Formats: sequence, C-alpha cells, structure tokens
Amino acid sequence: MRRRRGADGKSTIKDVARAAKVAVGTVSRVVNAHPSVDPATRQRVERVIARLGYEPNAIAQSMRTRVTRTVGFVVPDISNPNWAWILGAASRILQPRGYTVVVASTGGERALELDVLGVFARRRPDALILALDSGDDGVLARALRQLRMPIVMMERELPGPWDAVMTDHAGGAYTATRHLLGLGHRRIALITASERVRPGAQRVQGYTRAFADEQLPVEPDLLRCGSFDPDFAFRETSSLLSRRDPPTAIVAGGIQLLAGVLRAAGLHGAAIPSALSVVSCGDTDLAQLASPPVTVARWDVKAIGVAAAEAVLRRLRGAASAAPARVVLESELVVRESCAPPCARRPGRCQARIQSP
Amino acid sequence: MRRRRGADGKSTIKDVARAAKVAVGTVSRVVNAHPSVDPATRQRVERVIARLGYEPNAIAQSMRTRVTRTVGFVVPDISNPNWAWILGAASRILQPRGYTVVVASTGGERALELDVLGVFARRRPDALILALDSGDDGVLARALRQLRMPIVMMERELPGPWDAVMTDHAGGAYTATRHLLGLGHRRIALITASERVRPGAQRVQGYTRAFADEQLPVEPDLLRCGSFDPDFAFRETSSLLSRRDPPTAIVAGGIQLLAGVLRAAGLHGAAIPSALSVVSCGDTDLAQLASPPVTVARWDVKAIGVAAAEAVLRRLRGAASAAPARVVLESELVVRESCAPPCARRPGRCQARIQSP
DNA sequence: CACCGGGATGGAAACGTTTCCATTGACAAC
DNA sequence: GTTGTCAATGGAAACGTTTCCATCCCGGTG
Repeated sequence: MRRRRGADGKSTIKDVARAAKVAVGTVSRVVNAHPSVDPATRQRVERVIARLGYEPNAIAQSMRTRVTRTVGFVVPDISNPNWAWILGAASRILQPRGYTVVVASTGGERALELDVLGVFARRRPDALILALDSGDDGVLARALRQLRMPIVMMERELPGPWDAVMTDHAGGAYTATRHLLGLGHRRIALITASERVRPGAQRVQGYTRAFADEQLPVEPDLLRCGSFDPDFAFRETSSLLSRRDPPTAIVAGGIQLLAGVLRAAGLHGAAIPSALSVVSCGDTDLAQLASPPVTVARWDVKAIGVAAAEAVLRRLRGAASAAPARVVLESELVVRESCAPPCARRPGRCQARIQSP
Repeated sequence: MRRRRGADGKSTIKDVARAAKVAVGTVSRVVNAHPSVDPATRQRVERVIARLGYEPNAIAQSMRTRVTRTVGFVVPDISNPNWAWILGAASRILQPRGYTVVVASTGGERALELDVLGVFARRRPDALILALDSGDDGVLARALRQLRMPIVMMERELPGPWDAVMTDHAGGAYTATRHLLGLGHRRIALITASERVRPGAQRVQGYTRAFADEQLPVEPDLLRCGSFDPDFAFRETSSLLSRRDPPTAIVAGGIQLLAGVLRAAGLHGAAIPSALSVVSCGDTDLAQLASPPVTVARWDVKAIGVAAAEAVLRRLRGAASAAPARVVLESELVVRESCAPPCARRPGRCQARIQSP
C-alpha cells in the first residue's frame, strides 16, 4: 500500500497534495472550486482525489471555518408523530441545502432541556429549532442567549430576540367550542396539555373566550390540562364520564388525545354523537376513519416545519440581525359526524343518532 | 470587557488558562477529570470556567481525538411514524450516553442514499444506523465498507460485516394469511411494499408459504407490491374491489397501509367484516379504534430502535471486530373483529355480520 | 546528605482544514 | 529593456483541543 492514510484509514488533503505534487492549499482550492487554479492542475488533482477516494474531513473544515452546516432540532419527544412530521418537513428543506439535522428529545423536562442546550453549546450547530416546555425563569433565556446562534421557536413564545412559528390554537379551540355551544351544549370539557405550554394555554383561552362570548360561565372541573399523552386523555375522559353530570361534549385539545378519548368513551358505552359529542384539535387518520368520523379543528402541521426551516435559512444567509419574525398559522374547522345536539335526558341513555347517508 | 473571546464570542481553553494562570494542558486536565491535578489548582480553574461560562468546543475535541460522539440515523422517511418511533427509542438510549443523533432521510431513492453516505463520510459519526431501500449492486456495499465505522442495518439484509435488527415479517404475514385461510377465504389480497425491500419480500414469502401449506395456488393479481404509502394502499384496494371477483379479504402489509384500505373499503361500501375481512400488519390507534377493531399481526416497533442502539453501543465499547450480530423480533397475531368467514354469495351484498358483545 | 520516585505542571506538537501573504513567471505597456 | 499587473502556486499560520515529554519540586530512603 503506497498511499499514506490517517489513523482511521481515510486519506487526507496532505496525501492528495503529495500524490498530485502540489501544495495542500492548491488541493483545497480545487475542492472548494476556487477560480484561480490552472485547468491542468485541477484535473490532475481531481484524478488523485478520485483515485484515493479522498473525502474532506468536515470536522477539520468546521474547526477552521467555524461553520458546521448543522441545525439542531429540539423537541419534547421525537416519537410523537406531530414532531416527526415537522422534523420531516424541516429536514426536507434543510438537507438539500447541505445542512444536516441533529435531533434531541427533552421529555419536556427542564433538567434535560438545559442538558441539551449544553450539548449544543459545545457542538456549535449553525442554528437551533426548538420547542421548549418549561416556562422561563430567566435561566433558560440566558442559556439561549449565550448560545449566540439563530434560534427558531416552534409553538412556543419566550421573550427574546428569536423567530417563532406557531399555530393559532386559541382560534382552533374557540371555533370548536363555539360549534358545540351552537349545537346547544353547555357542559363541554376540554382536555389538553398543561397550561404551562403554549398550545395548552391557548386552547384554554380560546375555549374560555367562546363561553364568554355567550355570557356563559366556565366550570373549572371541565378543564383538564395536563399532558399530550393519550393515556392522560383516557384517564380524564373516564373521570369526566363518571361524574354525576358528565359533559355532553369533549374537545380533545391535541393530536394524540383523540385516541384516549375514544377508547374511554367506548369503554363507558357513551355513543358518539348521541350521548357524547367530540371535537378533536388536529386531523389524523383516526379522526377521519373512526365511526363516526370526527369533527376536527385542523391546521397544516408540516407548515410549522417548513416555516421554521425557512426562518433558519433566512438568518443563515445574512439576515442575522433582522428583527425577530413571528409566523402564526391558521386553524380551520372541518365538520364531520361526531357532534350532535345534546340529549335532553340523562346522558348515556340517549339513542337519537345522526346517521350519515 | 477584559476577557478575550473567540470570533463567535465564546471563551476558549486559552482564555481560561490565562485567567487562571495555568497552562492550557492543565485546564484540559481539569475539564477531563484527569487525576493528577492539585485540588487547589482544580478549584481555581473551575471557578474561572464558571465565571467565563467556558464550554469546551466539541469540534476541536473531535478534531483531536477523532471521536465525534455522534451516531447517524438514516431512513427513507423520518415523518413516517414507524421510523419516528424507532428513532425515539434509539435516541432515548443513545442520548443519556452522551451520543447525539444525526438524522437523514433518503426518500428510498438510490441517488439520495449515496448522497447521504457521502455526507457521513465527511462528517465522521462514530457509527451508523440505517435502513436502505435500493438493492445492492456492490456500489452501496463498497461505499459502506469505505465508511470504516460500525453499521447497524434495520429491517434490511445486505451481505457484509454489519449487525442487523429486523422483524419476522414473513411470520406475521404467514400467520395473518393462515388466519384468513382458516376462516375459509381463498381470494386473499396482499398489499405491501415493493419486493425489493425486505419487509415487502418477507410478507410475500409468508403469504405464499401459507397458501403452499394448504396446497392452494396464489393468484398473482392479488399481490400488490409497491410502497408503504397509504395512498398506494387506497388505489390498490379500490382497484381490487372493482374486480369482477373482488378478494374477500385483504392483508394490509405495512403500518400505514390500513388507513388507505379502510378509506377505499368505505368508499366502495364494502362492509367489514361481512363483505371484506381485513388484517393489518402493524398495530396502531386506528386498528384498535376503527369499527370494527382490526385484527393485526403486531410486533414491538420500538424494540428495533432499542436493539439497534444497543448494537451500536456494543461496537463502540470495544467489540468492534466481533462477528456481525443478527436480531430477529417476533410478530404476534391479535384477533379482533375485522375478520369473518367469506360470504358465499356475491361479495359486497352480504349482510351477515359478526357483532362483538 | 545525596539520591530517587513521583505528583504537578508547563510547553509544544499534532489533528486536517482554509486563507492570507509572498513568490514566481508571463505578458502587456511604456 | 524596464516596469507593472495578474494569474497560479507554495508556504505557513491559525482554528481549539488532547496528550506526550520534560521539568520542577517535594518528601522519603539509604
């Protein structure tokens, strides 16, 4: 074997330079398509590169240029289809531009969030896309500022000079609640994430506003804020349906929650929509294919990922110090067959049912 | 401002050394918990580190140590819940061990797969976890070998010295098909991925074996191999149900395919299970909550991610040159209510229906 | 008292690039 | 023929670490 190699068996720019009888600087210029290199030299170097299977070491490049062509993506749980869709959409934009996406999950726990920020402080990605759960006491904001890189927040608002892309979840919950109020429901439950995170807070706000519009009081026990876990929705639905005066309608305030609601409703024998009306925030196969199909407040999930990736790219090509941008995506109500006027008599015994054609 | 900083505003090991009046080597020893450093010195250095908010530059560390503490994760589509679950499971193991996961999607396209391998040749992760779609003509295998890093294949088999973790999809399809054959079905369709990828090929094989066991012939037109896209399942189901002699049962050979099958069946007015029996490979909320609930061949999706991550860790701590390991996870049939004996008369007009209690 | 062993530390090389600066020719303009 | 310009190239510094080697000093031992 006549070619030298690094310890890991890959040839370096020096090996190429030696074999092509040029200086390393020249090889670098060839690799980076610098204009001032003689065509003959270029060809000779390129041949050697091909022969040796030389690949520039991105680590060394980053070391020198202080650019990693890497974007960090931080969410509570990457298994969650919501975040997976967003990641997919973002990476579909970033990857063709030469950026590589580095993921990290936080489980929504503050300690892990800080850990992850530490990791990214050391790894130096060019930008960060994140959805943080723990509220801000200043520590988080300081850590973010220390990062000194473009940051885009998803579905969250934190005071600071950061771009943000989010959905109008308040609007979604508002429309959903109005829809139910319009049908005559009064005991409407809302199951959603903790009020500490924006989607939860926003949905409570939309729900409350809908009641306020009708001058109706909100019953606090019908507000079940906790998590986006379907099991949470299952437990809360069970608990709600066990009340002496169970709600006549439930708003499932999160993409994954509908499954829990449906499971519990099935177990309690609450027929939909005759005994219980259901609206889901977030459209899914399940909502479309359940029987009856479920009315939803839907929005374009992937658009969050697209907008986040575009915001990152905008910052990365120059607009580093522009004022923080804020994108809010709308939510739209899709009426299907899971809602009906409330049953006048004891809920659960009501048999009137709206049948689809 | 009296502390020097790098161009990106972060302090370096030199800044710390200067401020603590020690050599950079000593700071390095403090950071890496090297035993031979005087407690007093250590404390002094640590104080300076805290004061300056110094974070070691991972790029420089990697440059020097040739270790990135990074694992590449390559799949056809990271939006796909299947891969998202696997990624989540893997990262839940890797992240606490200090490894960061770098993702890339290939769209199942060969050109992109080669691109992605090129990216990882340059970025030098410590290991790779991947699901490649394009068959091997030797080019791919050579590219992988050139990478000179531990590689774990998911749900794929490629000849070479690589660990592999996969599911016994043949077994799943076999059990599903036997279940339907046992109920008396003969015209059973299988919709699944292209035979070029392992899960598709395996399911065809399991299906075929089930027919062979009963000495029954397989009708080729009932085998619809193409993709894991629900729209594909929708089109194929529509096409199948439009036949003069439509199948009396369908096996949906992929986690995402059930939605397409159900949608098409609904549109064609094919009642389940009276007119059409359905089995899905892969359990989901939809399968559990559809009415009727769908019989499935299920396996532990996350286990693939866990096994892959563990295989990576095993290689990374020493067992670099052990013989390639091969893990096969079993599949199990869960009988629900989507299957019934086939209707004797013209399918689609059959009204007999098995009702669950 | 000379010597030795060893812990603590400083100094410098090396990792693989990019980029600045200097040098060399070639060629045009005077 | 001298001078100036410009393209092509070589050489070396620098990026921020880790780690090897040498040095220093301390205390114990013979």
